[in-house]
Amino acid sequence: MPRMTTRKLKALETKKTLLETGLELFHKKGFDNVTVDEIAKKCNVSKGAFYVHFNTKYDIFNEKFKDIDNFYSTFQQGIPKNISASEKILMFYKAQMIYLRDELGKDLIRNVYMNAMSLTINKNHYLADPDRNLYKVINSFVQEGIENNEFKEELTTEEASVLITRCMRGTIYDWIIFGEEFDVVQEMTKFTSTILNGLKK
Amino acid sequence: MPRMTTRKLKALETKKTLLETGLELFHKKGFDNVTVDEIAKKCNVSKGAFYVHFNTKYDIFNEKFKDIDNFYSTFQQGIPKNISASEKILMFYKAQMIYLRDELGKDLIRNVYMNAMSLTINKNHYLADPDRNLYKVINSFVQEGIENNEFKEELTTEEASVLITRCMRGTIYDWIIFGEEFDVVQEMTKFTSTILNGLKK
DNA sequence: TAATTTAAGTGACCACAGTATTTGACTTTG
DNA sequence: CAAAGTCAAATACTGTGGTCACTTAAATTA
Repeated sequence: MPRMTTRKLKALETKKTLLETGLELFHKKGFDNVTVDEIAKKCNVSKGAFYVHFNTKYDIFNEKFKDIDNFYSTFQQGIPKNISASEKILMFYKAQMIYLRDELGKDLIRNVYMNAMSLTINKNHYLADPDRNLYKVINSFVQEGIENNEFKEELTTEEASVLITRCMRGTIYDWIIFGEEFDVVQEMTKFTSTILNGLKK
Repeated sequence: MPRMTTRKLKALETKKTLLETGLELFHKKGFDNVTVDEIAKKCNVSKGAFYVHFNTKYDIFNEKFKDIDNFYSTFQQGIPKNISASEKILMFYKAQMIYLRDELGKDLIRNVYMNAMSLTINKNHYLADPDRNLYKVINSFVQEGIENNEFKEELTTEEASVLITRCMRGTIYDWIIFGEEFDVVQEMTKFTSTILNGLKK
């Protein structure tokens, strides 16, 4: 943590205001109907200042999306010990989908998922970062499942974990491209239990 | 088929030229490095004319992408009769991934998949159109598998087909967001066989 | 064949994300 | 404390996808 000078504090304050105002406007009007100018103006700051703190308009949503890691940690503590690895994964995914749907919202997820695809991201997007908490959580469940003889050992822990998280991304992608009748919680459960079945002995 | 007047013929010729020139330039320089103006200019036509024939820049790639339906038809004819439904699906997917990778290319697929997510598509994108040949092909394989007692009947034919095509979209999404070392053919096989395992009795 | 309708094509224009350059207040250094 | 350096912020600008009002030539109708 660098020493906090007056200037740095003020900059941090600006960033925070931009972030909160951006989220609020996106929520109210939808991502595509909000301009960077509008966010800046509402913060009494220039557009240039926005780009001091964020690389793209998407970054507002990306930043918020990372909150999900906190969700993971708090969720993991409340999970029962006496259920199978599969059940843990299903519980975890179900809670996560409810969180995405009700807390973050489809508009945010759409934009995070779109942004992750864009070529102009030089480094890997957070979504594909193997150090994400998500991968650690799933990995530990899978490991447990293999140790308990619940899952077969055809695939490595890492390979199985990738497939399980791919289930999630695939379902979320479908949630975005299919119409309103798509029930992301139910579809996630259906898809993931089938994959887990395929991994079982 | 409407009667072909001189004018309609000329318009069709313009559209064809725009399409071919667009594809050529996208292939040569990458989608993001080609402007609509550039395509139009190379066809000796104004940018406005481009938008008479296409709704968005993406449409060039979308149109080409639809060629994949022809691929499906020709592929289906050469498939052996005496293998299981699962094997047919795996063969089909493998051939399709090779086609995507080597014929259409990742840049095209990225843009089709991105475009499908955008909110401004009023109707469903082609990718999510249930009348696509893809869904018919997979549906027939699944039906066969259920009739042969290869797959369990927990899920309806439609539900199982959706899951199987979701495997494909999920893998392609990962192909796009993960780095260069991602082997789309191998990953597709791994993911799909696990799902098929989960569907088997 | 003359009048009317249709639609392909034009080109100036707009909106808006992102960039390059400059400014000046704050911080660091000697 | 003064000079030098830094960096948040401002401003003007660019590039590009897409739009709109209009033109013009071909097609249709009378």
